[in-house]
Amino acid sequence: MSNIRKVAHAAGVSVATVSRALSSPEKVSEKNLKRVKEAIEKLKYRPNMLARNFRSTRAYSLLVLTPDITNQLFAQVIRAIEDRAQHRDYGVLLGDTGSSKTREQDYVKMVETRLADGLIQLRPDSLITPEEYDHVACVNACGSEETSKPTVRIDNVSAFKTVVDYLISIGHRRIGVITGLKENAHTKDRFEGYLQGLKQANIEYDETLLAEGDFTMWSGINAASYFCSLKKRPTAICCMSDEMAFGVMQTLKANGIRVPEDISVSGFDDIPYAKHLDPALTTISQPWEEMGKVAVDTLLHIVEEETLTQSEFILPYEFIIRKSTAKIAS
Amino acid sequence: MSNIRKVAHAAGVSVATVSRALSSPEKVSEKNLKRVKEAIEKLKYRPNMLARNFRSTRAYSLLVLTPDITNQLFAQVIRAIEDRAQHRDYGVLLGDTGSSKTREQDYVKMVETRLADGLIQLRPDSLITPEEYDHVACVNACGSEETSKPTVRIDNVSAFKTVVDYLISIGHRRIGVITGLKENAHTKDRFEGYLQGLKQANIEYDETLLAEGDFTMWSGINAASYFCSLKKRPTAICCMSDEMAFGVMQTLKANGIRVPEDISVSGFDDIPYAKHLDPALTTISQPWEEMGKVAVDTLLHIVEEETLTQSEFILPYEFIIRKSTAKIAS
DNA sequence: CTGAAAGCGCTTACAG
DNA sequence: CTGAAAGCGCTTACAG
Repeated sequence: MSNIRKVAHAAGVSVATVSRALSSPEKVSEKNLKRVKEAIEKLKYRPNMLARNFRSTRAYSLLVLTPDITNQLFAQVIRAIEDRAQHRDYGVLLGDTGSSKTREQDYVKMVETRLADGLIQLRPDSLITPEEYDHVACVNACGSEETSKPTVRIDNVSAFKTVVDYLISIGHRRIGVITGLKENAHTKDRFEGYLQGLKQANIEYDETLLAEGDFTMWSGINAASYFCSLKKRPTAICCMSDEMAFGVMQTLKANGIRVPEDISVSGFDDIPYAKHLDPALTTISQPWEEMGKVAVDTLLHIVEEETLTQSEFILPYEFIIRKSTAKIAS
Repeated sequence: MSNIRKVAHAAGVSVATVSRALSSPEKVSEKNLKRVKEAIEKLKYRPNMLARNFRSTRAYSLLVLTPDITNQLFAQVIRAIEDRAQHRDYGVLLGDTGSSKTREQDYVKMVETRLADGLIQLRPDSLITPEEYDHVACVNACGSEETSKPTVRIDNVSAFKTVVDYLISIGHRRIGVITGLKENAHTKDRFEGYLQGLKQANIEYDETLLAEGDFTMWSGINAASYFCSLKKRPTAICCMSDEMAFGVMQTLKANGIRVPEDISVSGFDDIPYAKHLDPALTTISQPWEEMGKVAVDTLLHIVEEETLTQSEFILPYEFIIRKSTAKIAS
C-alpha cells in the first residue's frame, strides 16, 4: 500500500507539499502540482481518510437515527439527508433503533466516541433523557411542538386545522377523525388542530367521531368499519396518515359507500401513491426533501461552528385538494 | 477532552495498561482493572475511536449500496444488514446511488480511501465494471444468476417455476405473466422459470399472455387492464412482484372479475401487506433477514480473513399458498 | 511557495 | 502482568 511519503519521494517533494496538493492545491505551484499528480497516478495512491479524520478530529460522518427504516416516509427523509450530506462531503451512518432505548443509547455513544460528528433523530420524541444527549450535536427532523432539541418540522397543528377548515368550508359538520398512535407527538399536534378547527366553527366535539389508529392501512380499515357501523355516520373522515386514508377508501367502497359523493376522505403526508388512488387523495404534503436538507445543514452548522443560530425551523407544508373530498350532499 | 494519557495518570498506570484494560481486559490484573475503571468514570473518558480505527487500519464500517432506499424490499435487507453489523461491532454507511454510475464510483472510492472496509451491493447488476471493484471487498445481496461477485440470493428461476408448476397442477394452462423491468436480472431469471414451467407441462408459450411491468403497483394495473381487454383471457396471472399483484387484484375486481374464482393471481416477495390483501396473496417469500445477515458475515469474512470460502450462497425461499389462487373453474 | 518537524490518540511488539 | 517506546499516515504552525 502506498502512502503519502512514497508519493512525496516519487514526486521529489516533501510530504507537506503532497498534503497541500490534495487539500489546498492553490497553495502549491503549478510545477509541483503536476509532479504530485503524476506520482499519485503512477503509484495509484489513495489518501488514507482514516488518518485524515483522526488528524482533524472529525469523522466526516453523520448518524441518522430512525425507529424504522422500512417506513417509506422516514426513508424519504433519509434519502434527502444522505444526498445533502454527500454534497457536503459527509457520510451517513444508519441507526435503526427499532424503538429500543438501549440501542438508542448505543448509537449516542457512537457520537461520543467520535465515530460520528453528530446525529439526526427522526423520532419526534427521543426515548432517552435530554441529559444523555448533552455532549452530542443533535438535531431533530420531523419534530413536533414538544421536541426539545433543535428541530426542523412543519406546523402539524395548523396543517391539520387547514384540512378541517376546508371540510367545514364545503359544508361538512360531522367530521370523523382517525388518529395515529396515541402517545405519538404528531398525533397530539394534529388532534389539537382538529379541535381548533371545530371550535372555530362552533361545532361541538363528538367523541363517537373519533377512531384511534396507528398510521397503518390496517388501522384505517378497522376505523372505517367502525364508522360504517354508526347510525349517524360522519360525512367526512380526516385521517392522520395517507395509509389510513387508503384503508378507509377501500373499506367504504367495499360497503357500497361512494367517495367523495357519500363521504369525503382526506389523508396526511402525500405519499407517492396518494395521487394515484381512485379517487385521488386530498392531503397535506410534507416537504421531506427540504426537511432532510435543512436538518443536515443545521447539524453541520452546530458541528463546524459550534454555535446554534436558530433552534426551530418550521417549514411550509402544502394542502393538496384532489378528488376524494367534495361538497356535502344536500 | 480527556485522553488515554490522562486516564493512565489518574489511575497510576501506563497508557498501555489502560489500552489493554479497554480492549483485552483479561490481560490486566484485577487491581489495575479496577483503578482504570474508576479513573475512566471520574474523567468521563470516552476512547477516541477515530484514533483506534486509524491505528488498526480499519474503519469498522460497511457501506451499503442501494438503488433506492425508499423501496421497502431493500429497506428490509438494509435493516437486517444494520442489525447484524451492529452485532459484529461494525457501523453501516448508507449509499443511495439512485442508479447513477458516478455516484456508485464515488462510493467505491469510500472503500478505497478506507472510510469503509467493504461494501454490500443490493442491485443484482452493478453499473460499473468489475475492474473498478478490483481492490474492494464486496458482496452482492439480492444477486441473480449473472452476478459476478460473491453473492447471496435465492434461486429465482426455481422459485418462479414453483409458482407456475403449482398453477398448472391446479388445472391452469392459460397463465399470464407480468414481468419486472426488462433489463433487470431478476426479471430474466424469473422469466426463465416461467418458460421452464410451461415447457415441462408441454404448454406452448403464448406471447399475448406476456405483459411487461416494472415491479410497481401501477404497472400491475396497466397489465391487468390489458389482460381484461383480451378476448381469450388467462385463467391465472403470475406477477414478478407483490406490488404488481396488488394492482392486478384491484383492477380485476373493478372490472367485476373475481379473484380467485375467475382468475387466480400470484405475487413474488411476500411484502408485509401480502397476507392482508383480500384475498390474501399467494406468493414467494424471500428470506430478507437471512440475506442481510449472510451478506454481512460473508463480507466480514473477506475483510478480516482476506479469503473467500464460498462465492455463492443460495438461500431457501418459501412458497406460500394463500387465497388468491384456486383450482380452475370447470 | 516549500520543507523539517512535531504531534494527533491510540496499539502492540518487546523486554522485563 | 506491566511499562517505555516506536509508529500508524496524515496535517499544520513555523521558519525560511
